[in-house]
Amino acid sequence: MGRAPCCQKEGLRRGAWSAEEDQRLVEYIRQHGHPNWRALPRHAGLLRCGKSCRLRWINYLRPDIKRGNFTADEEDLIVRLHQSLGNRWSAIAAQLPGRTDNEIKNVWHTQLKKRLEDDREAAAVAGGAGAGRKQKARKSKAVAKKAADVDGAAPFLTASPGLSSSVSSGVTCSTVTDSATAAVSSSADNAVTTSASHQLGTKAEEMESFSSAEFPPIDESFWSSADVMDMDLGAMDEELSLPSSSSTRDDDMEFWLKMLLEAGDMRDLSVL
DNA sequence: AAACCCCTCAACCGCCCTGTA
DNA sequence: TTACAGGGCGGTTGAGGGGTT
Repeated sequence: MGRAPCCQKEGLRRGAWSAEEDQRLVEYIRQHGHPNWRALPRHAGLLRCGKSCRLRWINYLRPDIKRGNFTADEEDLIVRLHQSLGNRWSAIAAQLPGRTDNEIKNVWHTQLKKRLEDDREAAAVAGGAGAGRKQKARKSKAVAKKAADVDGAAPFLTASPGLSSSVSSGVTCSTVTDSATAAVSSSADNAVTTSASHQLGTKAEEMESFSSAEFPPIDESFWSSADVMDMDLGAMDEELSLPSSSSTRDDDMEFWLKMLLEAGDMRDLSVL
């Protein structure tokens, strides 16, 4: 196609977003929505590319984003969906409310993919639990660390005291459930990694209880001045004069997901 | 204590798809 | 029908931070 880049690079900021930029973006979208991403930064007084603004909003600032570690159920779903859909992260994300394609992609590349590879390796080499054990030990520590500072990932969001506390309480990492452990695979190796992930994960119910209504303020002045916290995604879209989230596309997605999962059930899912 | 290694994840890049004039 | 604009998606990168040696 050979399209020109979406934005002039000169004079535009790149890299990490500052709290002030986040706030500007959030406030602008709250007031005007985002009918035109390309024009948005200009109108909002941001020295950013429209794409960059969109990405920041979608992956980070949207009020319905679920932060914190993935539960075992979520990870399991991702693995299954990936088997069916491949690297169609947006399609996978559509089945995980509050999760972004970017986040899922990251989790896949950093954790799940490796786990599956390890499982295959372990299956191929009988009693081959030695290789990669060190790495797993390291990983579980890293994972525990991640669990500990879940609220440290968002400079702007952490600026709000409400968020930190809510996130860490909503995504508590101390819950280890036997039922969840039982849900996992047969290989010992897998059990190791899965129990590690459970230590940071939460039960699905806990995640569900982390509703948008409880979602903490991104910025106190912003959220306190709006009823955004009471909105679900659909309501938010309505408020912003956006198309409903229950679009035809989602319906299609659900249809194909169902088809693929049904097909998947007929296959040998031993890798799980 | 310090150097090195590894992991995580936010952000960018470039291509593709879709809608519109 | 075609060209273009805008949005979306998947791949990739690099900074930062924690763990290991």
